[in-house]
Amino acid sequence: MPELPEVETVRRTLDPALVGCRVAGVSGRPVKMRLPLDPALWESQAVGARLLSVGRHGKYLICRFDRVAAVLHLGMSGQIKIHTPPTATAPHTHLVLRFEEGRELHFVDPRRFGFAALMAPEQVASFEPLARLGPDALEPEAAEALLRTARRSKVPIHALLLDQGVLAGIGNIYAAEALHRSGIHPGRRASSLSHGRLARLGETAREVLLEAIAAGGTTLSDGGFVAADGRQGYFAVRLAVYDREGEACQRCGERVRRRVLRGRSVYFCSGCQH
DNA sequence: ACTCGCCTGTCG
DNA sequence: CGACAGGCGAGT
Repeated sequence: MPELPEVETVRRTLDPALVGCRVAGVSGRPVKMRLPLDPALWESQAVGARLLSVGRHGKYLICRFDRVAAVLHLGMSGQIKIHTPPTATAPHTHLVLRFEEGRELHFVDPRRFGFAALMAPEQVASFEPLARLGPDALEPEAAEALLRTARRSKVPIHALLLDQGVLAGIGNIYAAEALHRSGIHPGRRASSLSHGRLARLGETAREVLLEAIAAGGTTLSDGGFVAADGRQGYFAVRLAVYDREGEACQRCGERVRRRVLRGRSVYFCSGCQH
């Protein structure tokens, strides 16, 4: 569910609430996720550790404590919430970190496609899920990476944007939006696009991501995404094509279409995307 | 380069 | 009841 703007929104609510705080206790039960979650490991390694920073690369959060580090991914349905007790624990809460300062971090993930992995700080760089990522989509070198890969790739451009090894952070919503804004059809082979159009796509993707961050992310009508402070994002009202099948395109009036490709819904306007 | 599986929940 | 969901990776 969460893409770069949603993860960044979580990061920005986590940072002021918890940086500088020290872990006082851990609870949770072992559970199978994308990577197995082992609260006992957290208990032995994280209790007493002070949180130094919360970083992000693509859709991954990187929490650096003194002595230990954690990499978190929210998968499709993950949420991180800050609570001040007393609070009821929501269903599917797999890990709770209690801080000395009185706040709690709750990691909730019904579908369990996410993970919360603990490791030594020096292991973060070589941690497999992170090591395989391309540059973060907001970094200056991301546009360059897109150009370089697209030039020699026959994949549909939509698939290339979703490939986290090319650039990290774009998911199904923002791929659709960036392609619509730059007037590119999602099915176009990457290598068939001119340098100019690819450069434009890079700029547009960056724009969309920044606007979405400014809006606090996208909370669809199911209310699935909320930040760590419980607030919803309001970028959904600004989506041009995603989740708008059948509506009139704001730019050309044509009906927005949905097509299923590789098991994912792809939204686009055939009137103004070529 | 695609399909499927991993899970639970919601909607039509 | 089936279809579908902001992700990802193991299989062909």
